[in-house]
Amino acid sequence: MTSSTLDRTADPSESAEVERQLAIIRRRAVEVWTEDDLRRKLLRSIRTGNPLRVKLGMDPTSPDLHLGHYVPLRKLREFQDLGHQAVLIIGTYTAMVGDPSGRNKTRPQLDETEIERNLATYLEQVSAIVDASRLEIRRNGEWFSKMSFAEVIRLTAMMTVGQMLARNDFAKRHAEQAPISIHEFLYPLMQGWDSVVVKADVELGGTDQTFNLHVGREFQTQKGDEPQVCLTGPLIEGLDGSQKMSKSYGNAIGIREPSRDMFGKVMSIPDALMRRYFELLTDRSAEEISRFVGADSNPRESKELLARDVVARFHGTEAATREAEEFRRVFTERQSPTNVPAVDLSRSELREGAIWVVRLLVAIEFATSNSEARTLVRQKAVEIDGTRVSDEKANVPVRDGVLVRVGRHRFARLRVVER
RNA sequence: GGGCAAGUGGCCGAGCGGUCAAUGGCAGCAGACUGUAAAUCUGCCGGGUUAUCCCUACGGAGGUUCGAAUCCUUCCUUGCCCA
Repeated sequence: MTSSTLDRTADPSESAEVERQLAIIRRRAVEVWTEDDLRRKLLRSIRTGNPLRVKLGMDPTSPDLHLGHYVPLRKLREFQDLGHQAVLIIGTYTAMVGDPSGRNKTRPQLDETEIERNLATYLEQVSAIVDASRLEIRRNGEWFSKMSFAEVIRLTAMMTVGQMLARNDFAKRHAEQAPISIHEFLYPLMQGWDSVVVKADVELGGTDQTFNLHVGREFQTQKGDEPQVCLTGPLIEGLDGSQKMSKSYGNAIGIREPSRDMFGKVMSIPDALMRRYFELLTDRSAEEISRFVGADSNPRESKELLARDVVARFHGTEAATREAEEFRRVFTERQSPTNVPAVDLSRSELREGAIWVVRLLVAIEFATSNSEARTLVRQKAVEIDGTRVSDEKANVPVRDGVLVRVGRHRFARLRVVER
């Protein structure tokens, strides 16, 4: 069936529904392969009442989700809201390989216990974004653990080295004479096979997943199944404003981070990133966004609004308001923060109610070594109860409730404990 | 299996017998300026309780030497070429 025959036979209300869904699906998407396929699938779904199977794969490579995960999960949620079946693939086996997409080196291979540990917190966090009660969750270990070596061989025969090396990341590494392990070639094959197994109609992913997504499409075709639609979405940049958000790049905002940290991190993003964050993380309309980031907007105020939106999404509006006020108080008006996290300090560390500053900083993990702590003191980064300590040999008197500040934004309220 | 080249601090990358805890760049941290933005300037950036002192470190293990990141042997790893 081609799209033209479809158009002829579609009744107006059906076409309208297809277009309505399509408009929502295309929002915040980068590319759709192919839109005709998607139309056709949508129409059939509307006619038959069978929801589309929409796949999103995630590898439990770290215990926490961040805003970079939020973007595709949100899209998955949108499909759910349109009545489609969301299928979340937990890459228990692919995580052992490590997705080479966009990387310039082999990723560390995780072992199974580590993966299981990450998985526990993963699902809980996922349910904060998608409707977990209507979510099909599949671990790809379910099928890969049962695959025989003969089957693996058949799988690897489905693609050529040339196709594999056509990828930018591999081509680059190859050109730079950097090592590429054979197992890394397995990753796209596995992801593609997942699509075959779960009979995906649509697969979601970031733009860096383009290749992997197409492998699924290709495999389904080879198997004589209807090929999936590949839907890519934008990758969100991390705090540094250049690299994609990733825990391993240390530029991520976790969705379970305390509201205060989340607010602060959003406030620290480069201005140039504001538009993108508004678009990908909030529900603001295009008009609003243009106004917020326009030439005559106040970037500080817009960013505060953005930070409130983001915090509100994960912690509620009350928390958002609270953190906005707190932020103003602490950083604009330079007052002491409230509700600073308490950090335990053992009484045995004290000598006559005092402790060497350097030792204190290491004890509360504001410095990883004495040298680092000394440097901080020397550089006038340390304040105790609002008083700067600049003598690295100083013994500072400490009692319960003392406020320690290091640098602009690290605070701790000491709690002296027996131990 | 054979030949060649290479392995340096979080990353890139100098050094090629002493003056090397190791030039430079990036990242990071801190200070100034600000809006916890950008840009810029300054300082720090292996560790050690107080140190022109010690320890650890230039893929691993041995060796030569008064002295090695620098030379030799060997092993490991990576890339390239040949088979």
